Amino acid sequence: MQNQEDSCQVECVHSDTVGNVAASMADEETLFNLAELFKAFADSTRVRILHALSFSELCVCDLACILKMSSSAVSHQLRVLRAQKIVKYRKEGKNAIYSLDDDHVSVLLKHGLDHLRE
Amino acid sequence: MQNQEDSCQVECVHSDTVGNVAASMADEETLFNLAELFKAFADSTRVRILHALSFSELCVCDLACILKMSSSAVSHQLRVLRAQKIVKYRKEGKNAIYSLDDDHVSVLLKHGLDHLRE
DNA sequence: CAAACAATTGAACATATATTCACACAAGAG
DNA sequence: CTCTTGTGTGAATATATGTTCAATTGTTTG
Repeated sequence: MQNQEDSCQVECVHSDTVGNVAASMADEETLFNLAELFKAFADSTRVRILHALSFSELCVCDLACILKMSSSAVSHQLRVLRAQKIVKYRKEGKNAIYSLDDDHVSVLLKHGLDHLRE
Repeated sequence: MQNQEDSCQVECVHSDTVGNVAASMADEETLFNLAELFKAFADSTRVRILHALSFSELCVCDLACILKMSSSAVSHQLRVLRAQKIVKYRKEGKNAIYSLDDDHVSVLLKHGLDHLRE
């Protein structure tokens, strides 16, 4: 069993493959950010928000109606999605109109749904 | 402010759009499962595992070496990935050799990375 | 200006999750 | 059979996360 310090100091089972893969790996920060991105998709409330926005731009109130949730809860989740630049919004009078930020978002949703259908 | 019971009993801001979107939404269960799928990607350890497996199939020990983690921790995360059918494995002697289950997985990883590069 | 409304935010609570540790189990090797 | 090794699992802990409630901001309307 390994620990943090001296893992793999002895040959692993497939030491050459391990070396190659380790060399090919993207840097830690990129993979960390990738996980953060997926975290934003990893909640059923947020998935429902994104799915709704894939049909039309909507204000917070509309989303709250569709999801049957408080606008406070919706707003909290929109904050997470904004932080990852998954949604964008514009102010229109009293309302904040949200929409998906780019195509990658709907593509990710689509591929996720495709994976489920198997 | 709405609550669970009587949300949207009065017209929302864009009641026609709300109606259309609500009618177009996939069922709750599908979206819940989609969120569960993304949850499996929503951890930097699991992202690193999947990224490593995108280069080559690997046994638990190899993964532990590459990630510099205990094989116990890796095994716990592999369990999560197995539950979502994101990885598959075969036994080979004492080793369990893991690999990505299908193309959707690497496609999702790729699109996620594309989103980051913007 | 005051009231109403949409949206946001902070605090608090409950729940979920990742890691560690200890142990169990199976499969060679001696 | 016994020992070692690779892997899986359960319990425990610490941390992260989602929702609710209360309060605040900013905008429109009377």
